Parts: sequence; structure tokens; C-alpha cells
Amino acid sequence: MDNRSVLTRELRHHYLFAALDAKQRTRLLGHIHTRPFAAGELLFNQGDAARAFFLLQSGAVKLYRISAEGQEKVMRLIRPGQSFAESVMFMNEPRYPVHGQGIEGGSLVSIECEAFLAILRESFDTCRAVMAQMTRRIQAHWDEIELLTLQNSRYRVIHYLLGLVPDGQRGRVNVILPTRKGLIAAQLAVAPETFSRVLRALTDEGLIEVQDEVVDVYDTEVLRLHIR
Amino acid sequence: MDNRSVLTRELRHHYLFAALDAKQRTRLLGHIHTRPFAAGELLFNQGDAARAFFLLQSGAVKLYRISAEGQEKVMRLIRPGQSFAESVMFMNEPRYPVHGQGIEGGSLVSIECEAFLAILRESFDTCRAVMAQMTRRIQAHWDEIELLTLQNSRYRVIHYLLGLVPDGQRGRVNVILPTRKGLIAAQLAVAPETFSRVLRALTDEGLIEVQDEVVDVYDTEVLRLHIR
DNA sequence: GCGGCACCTTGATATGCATCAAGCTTGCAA
DNA sequence: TTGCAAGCTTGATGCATATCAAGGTGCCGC
Repeated sequence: MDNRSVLTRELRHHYLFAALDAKQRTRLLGHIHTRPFAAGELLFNQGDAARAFFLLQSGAVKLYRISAEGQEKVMRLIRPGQSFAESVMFMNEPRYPVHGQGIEGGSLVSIECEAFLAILRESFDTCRAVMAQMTRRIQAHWDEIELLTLQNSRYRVIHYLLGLVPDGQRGRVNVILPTRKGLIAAQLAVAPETFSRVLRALTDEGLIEVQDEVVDVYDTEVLRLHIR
Repeated sequence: MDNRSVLTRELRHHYLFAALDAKQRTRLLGHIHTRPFAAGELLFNQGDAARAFFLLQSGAVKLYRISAEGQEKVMRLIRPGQSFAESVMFMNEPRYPVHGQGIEGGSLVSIECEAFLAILRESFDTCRAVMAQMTRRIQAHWDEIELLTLQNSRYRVIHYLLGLVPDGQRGRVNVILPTRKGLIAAQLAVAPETFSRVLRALTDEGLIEVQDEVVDVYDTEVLRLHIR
């Protein structure tokens, strides 16, 4: 398969696989499957038994939960190059803790847990990479919980916009919203209407300009100060 | 030191140390320090450089963050036998991601990160235990985020009370609130007044009875259904 | 025993955000 | 071209929860 060499190249650049030697990588290839998926396609349900975790090659995926009343909270948006559900590897009875659904069609790599655990056993560097990654995720969760409990919707939106600004850039920056506004609202745990209203308020205050999915931030530092 | 044998016994029962052999445990003892702390004593500040993580022997500790307006969110309450801040081990520039403060005086074991990392390098079982633990923490965070965004204060309080019921018990159960009500409220991200009012409402509805820190749950299953 | 403090409770009021409802735009299909 | 559905915006209303304020209780030090 020609597919293999492409896959190999991609894996090399991912933290989970970077520390593997050629032999390990080859061995792993036998336990990896690539498959396409469509926008709207359900990849797995919360509670489904899990035998694999994933690496997104292209497209976009949302991880989310649903409340009893049918309200949806987007827990995480996955973009190409990101892996997700690694944590099922370490569960006694592995089940996906969220729903996963494609929002833009693309291609997904699934890695069998057992196979990867075998690799982990022989590579402390990879173990360490996994632990470091989990630490980052835990950090992100602390931050999100703080954001949800200690900050209002205006703060959350501003924080989100500033989070989209590429590292190191400041001053006037154009940012592109990565998906439709309704999903971003769900991620920030606000109603779509509220998200819309906050953007409007920021526009009226002369801080930003919104043109569909393009947000023109007039000045990152000024915006940062306009959290009330 | 006699202290040592006590410590050794305690470590054996903790997931982080259970898989270690005698030699490793002995080696680690040289990099472990026990120290007392008082109620109200600040153990570390968010952002402090970190060289160690902790295991609580006795007393109680709260991990929390403070908003710009001085509002406090309790991220986690630590009870004897629990470890915390393990994740600083895997950071590039280790800093505590939260404040830590004693709420009841007690005794704290600090374990030097470097020393424990050396152990991890030679024990995959311990690696795996750490990863499993981090997975559980991540799970708990998903759950908490869901709770905060998808559920109202009444649900959160009921969920919290039911979480205090010992495993397997059902029907009429007495639960003991682990700390003062104000802190529990902060953990649930509600105002102390709201927490008080929810308990009152549940009492008025004939579901529970509250006597200081003792909550008499008349029927766990009935309470579970009374989430509105 | 008394004063003061910490914590909790209760009531009144304020407010941020969700919800409901309607209109607008865009894209796509018939 | 028309029609319809999806997504976004905007306005009106309602509700849950925070905030403010006051009083109650128990504890500790003096």
C-alpha cells in the first residue's frame, strides 16, 4: 500500500509516535486502520465499548455530551493532526466518555489500544509523552472549569477569540472561526443568541469587526483589557 | 527513624507506590519529606515553581483558584490517602496550576518529582498506574464540566449528596458533609446562600433532613428521581 | 459570663443569560 | 424561478441564581 508511507510520515510528527523506532512503527501499522467519514456521521456514542483511539487526518470532529433535556455541550473540537480518546487505553472497562461525530467529512485513523499499550511497555519516552499530553489536557480542563465558573459569557468569548490568535501575534489580527458559530457557542456553554449578542456588543464598542467567519480584531491588547 | 516504617506501610497501599519493589521504595524514601501544616496554612500558590508533588497523610487540603474579583472556586478537596499535583512531574517548566491551602491541620508527604520520574523509568506498572489515575482525573473533569454546564444547582447538590453515599448503600443513609458548607458550595460553583436554599427545599419536600454536617437521606433512590 | 467572630440561614432585590418568537440571509433542490 | 431549510441575528420576556442585607447560633478568648 502506498497509503502506508503517507501514514508513516504523518505518525512521525505526532507526539504519540515520534519516539518509536522503525520496527515498532512497522509493527503498529498492522493494528491501524484508516477510514473516511462524512459530515454528520456518528463515529461513536458515549458509553460504547472502546477498542481503539483515534488520530484525525482531515476533516473535523466534535466530542460532546447531551443533557437529559437534549441540550448539547461540545467538549472538544478535533482538528487534523490531533489525537483523541487516548485515555480509553487505560480504562478497565474501556468505554468512550463522550459522543463523537464528524462535522466536516474527512479521514480518521484508528489505533488499537492493545497494540499501542504493547508499544508503551517498551518505550518509556513514549510513556512520558503520553503522560505529558495527559497533563496538558488536565491543565486545559482546570482552565475550562475556571472559565465556566469564575467568568461570564463576555469574558469567555473574548478569551476564545484571543485563543484563536496565532502565537506571538499581537495588534491587529484577523482570526477565522474554525466552525459554525452555533458550535462555538456550545463549546463556550452559552446560547447561540448570547454568542451573537456578545460579538455585536464588541463590534459596537469598536473592538472587532465580524464578517461571517472572519473576525477582525482591531487590537489584541486592547481587547484583552475590555473584559468587564 | 520510626517514621520510616509507618511511611513505608502507607505508601504500599497507594496506587503510585504499590508496584514498587523494596529497593525502589527504600531509594525513594531519601527523597520524601513529611511535614505538618496548620489549618489555613498556604502550602503553595498557583504559579509557584514546583519540585515536588504530595500525598496527604492527615488533615484536609483545598485546591482552588481565585477570579479577578476575588471569587474562589474550590477545584478539589483532598482527603487523607489522596495524592495531588502529580501532574507537575510531566511539565517542562513545572508550576502548580492552583493554590493549595490547609483547611484542617495535618501532615503532608512531599515526593520529589525527579526521584519519582527515575522510578517511573524502570517500572512500567507504575507508569501504567499513573496513566490510569490521570485518566480517572480526566474523566472526573469531563463529568464536572458536564455538571456545570448542563445541570442546575439543584441537580448539582443532589448529585453531590448521592456521591457521598458509600458504594453499594441505598435506601435510608446518613451522609456526613466532609467540610463546612461554604466550601462545598464553592466546589459546586454555587453561592453559599443557594446551597443553603437547596438543602432547605429538599428538606421541605421531605427528601432529607439536615442536622449541621449530618444529612439524613430518607431514600437514595427517591432522591435520585427528584432531580427536576 | 460576655463580646466578637465565623458560619449559616432567610428574605428582598438585581441581573445575566436562556428562552421564545420573529425576521433575515444564504444555499440548495425542485 | 420559487420554495424551503439551516443558520444567524435581534427583540421581548422570564427565570435561576447572584448579590445585598439582616438576624441567628455556636465557639473561643478574655
